[in-house]
Parts: sequence; C-alpha cells; structure tokens
Amino acid sequence: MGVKERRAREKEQLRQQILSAARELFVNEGYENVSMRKIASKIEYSPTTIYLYFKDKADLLDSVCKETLLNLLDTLERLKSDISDPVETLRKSGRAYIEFGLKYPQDYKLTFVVRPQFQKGLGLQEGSVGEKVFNYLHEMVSECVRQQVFRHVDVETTGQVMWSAVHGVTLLLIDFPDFPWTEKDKLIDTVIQTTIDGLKA
Amino acid sequence: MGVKERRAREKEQLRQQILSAARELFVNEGYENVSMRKIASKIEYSPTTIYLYFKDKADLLDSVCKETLLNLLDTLERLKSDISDPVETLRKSGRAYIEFGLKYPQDYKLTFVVRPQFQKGLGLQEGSVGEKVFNYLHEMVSECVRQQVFRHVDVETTGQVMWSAVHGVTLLLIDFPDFPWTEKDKLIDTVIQTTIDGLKA
DNA sequence: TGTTATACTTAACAGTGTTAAGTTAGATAA
DNA sequence: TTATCTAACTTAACACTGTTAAGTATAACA
Repeated sequence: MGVKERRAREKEQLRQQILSAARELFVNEGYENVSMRKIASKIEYSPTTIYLYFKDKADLLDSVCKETLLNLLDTLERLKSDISDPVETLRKSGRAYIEFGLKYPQDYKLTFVVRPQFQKGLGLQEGSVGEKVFNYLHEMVSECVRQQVFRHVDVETTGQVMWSAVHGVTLLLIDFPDFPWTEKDKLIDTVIQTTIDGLKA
Repeated sequence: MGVKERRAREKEQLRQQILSAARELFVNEGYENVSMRKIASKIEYSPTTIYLYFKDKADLLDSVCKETLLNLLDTLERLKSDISDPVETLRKSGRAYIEFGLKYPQDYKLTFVVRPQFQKGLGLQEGSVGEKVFNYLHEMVSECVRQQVFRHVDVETTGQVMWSAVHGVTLLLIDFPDFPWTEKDKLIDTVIQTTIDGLKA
C-alpha cells in the first residue's frame, strides 16, 4: 500500500521543481518579467499545471519568499550561540542580516518590500516566519539591555530601531549600486556601530 | 504669431493632465494595477495619445517620480534656514523626510525602491533630483561635523548612515502597517535620536 | 477487464503594453 | 476663398499576460 505515499512523494517533488524554477527566474529576471508560461516551459509542463500546485502567481511568490525567510532565519540562528558578549553577537547578527540581503537582493526585496504591500498585514503576522526573524533581532537587543550594556529605554523600540538601520542600509545598497557609497564594508560597519553606540548607556 | 506658443501651451497642458491622472491612479491603485488604457480613459483620450507625450509606461512613471522628488526637496529646503543649531535642523529634516514618505507612501516607494531597479544606476546619478535630496541630508550632517558636534569620522559615511536610518524606518512603517510598532512618533524620534547620539563625539 | 479517480493538457477569455497605419481638424499659403 | 500641408489624435492590430473551464490520457483499483 505504498502507492499513495509514492504518489504524494512525486507530487511534492514536482512542487519543489516548480518552486525552484520560479525562484531562479524571479531572481534572474525580476518578478514582473517572469510569466507563468516561462516557468512552465522551464520545467517542461503545461502552464496550467502550476495552478494544481499553487493558487496563483502571488501564492507562488509567497512560497518562494517563505523559503527565503527560513534561510535567513537559519543563518541568524547559527550565530546566537555566544551569549557572553551580547553586543558582539548583535553586531555579527546585523552584519549577517545585511549580507544576506546583499547576497539575495531580489529575494530580500520580494520578501520585505514587494510582497507586504499586497498581503495587507501578512508577512509579519503572528506565527509567521517574518515575525520570527524580527523576534530574533529583538532577542539580541534584549540581551544587551538585560546585561545593562544598552540604556534601558524600551526594549520594543530598541529592537525596531536596530531593524530600521539594517533594513535601510541593505535596501540602499541594493537599489543604488552605482551610487558613490563609502567602501561598502565600512558603511555597513559604521551603520551598525553607530546604532549600537546610540543605544548604549 | 502667438499660434505656436498657444499650441505649445496646450500641449504642455495635456502633458500635465496625463501626469496628474497617472499619479492619482498609481497612488490609489498601485503601479502594476494601472493600465495605459485606464489612464487614457480617465483623461478621455485614446490610449495611444499618451505615447505622443511619454516614451512608454516607465517613462511616465519616472516623470511622476521626478515630481515627487522635487516636492520632497522643496519640503526639506524650507527647513535649512536655521544654521545655529545644526543638530536640531538635522532632527527636523529627518522627521520631515520620514513624514513625507509616510504621507506619500506609494510615491516614496516608486521613487526609492521600485524604479531604481529598472533604471540601472539612474535615480541618483549626477545632477539628478535624487542626488540633490541626498546632498541636502549630507549638507546637514556636514554642518554638525564642522561645528564639532559630531565626531569626525568621515562626512560621506556619516551622511549615508543617517540616510540608512530614515530610509529604513520609513519603509518599515509603510510596508508593515499592521505590525505592532511602538507608537509611531516615538519610534521615529528614537530612530533619529539614536543615530544622532551614535554620531556624537 | 472494466471503472474510477488523478494528473495533466488544450482552448479560450479578457486584459496588458505598444506599434503602424489611418483620419481629421486647424494653420498656412495661393 | 480655396487648396495644401502638418500636427494631433484614433482605430486596428500584434504578441503577450494571468487564469479558468472543459477535455484527455494514464495509472490504480475492483
């Protein structure tokens, strides 16, 4: 009676195939320039087949974005081992966050800029992966406050300030690659350092 | 011989009509959901007429964005009168920048996030309005450094850090309106204050 | 071997940005 | 005043888009 299982496995396989074809095309050509037909022809199926696996193009995009967030979350989780020096961990986390965005700029923008607008409140809702990413940053900042390295204003706000900074510099670097920025690594470090200094007691 | 002038005036008038119809639709329904036909029917002309005034839809969008930037620039310029307290001016400028973004979220995103991706390096190139907006922020920060209120690291970098912060919080507030942010005004003030503190000697 | 459900495809619809060709009205020149 | 020309605008069409409804083949079951 392993038939059903095998079938389910095959279905899941095709789903993954669609997902990764879509991701590759979205990343290389931009969401707007990728048609369902293009995705379909890449995996050598009829366009309508995709609709058996995803509600519509937006749903497909959301699934791609979700994968991205899980990736980012994983990257971050690997860093939080060392709790003895919370500021250093926060610094590393900020760096990792920004570098992730620069490594997967299309994904980052799709997840944090393009999609939220259309899902009206989704993306960071309770239990979502997006929320988990923010919670991570928040946790890092909390630890700094708890160990009294940061002045205690309001933990919530503090986390959000940190997020604003890293989000901002990530997007600027992505969107204006030809702008005469200061040397990139220096800019990133300075953004993080400045925010940390500003939050210190 | 005022005929030619009148004609030119009429042409300019229609151009403006198209522009403001496009802006209204872009803002209300989102760039992707606005078709050339929709714009055309709003001004009661045939769709192809638009192409006599704008190269294509992207060109139309760029023109809308340019207007937005000029507006923002104007809003900022009004603030730089008082040079005696540069930190206070910078704070006000940051606030004005963010509030502008929140007041015209669609415009802000079109200008600073959606378009740059497609014009490959444009948007902040030499002589552009975008560059002027950045130069303004840069000027404010320079004054703080000059008066030795900020520690002298690197004026370029300092300006870019400031920009990252305000850009970041603006976009987060726009894109995740349902997220349980700290009270909005408090968040904005804290972002600006933290960055300023971090930049101080 | 015949029935049924599942997986997939074909054909079509209404809409998109954009171009080429055609029309019409107003200004110029005889 | 009438003919010509030119600028402004429209009609028709192309190749594309996301998406749905209907149809087909195949594999699993009885």
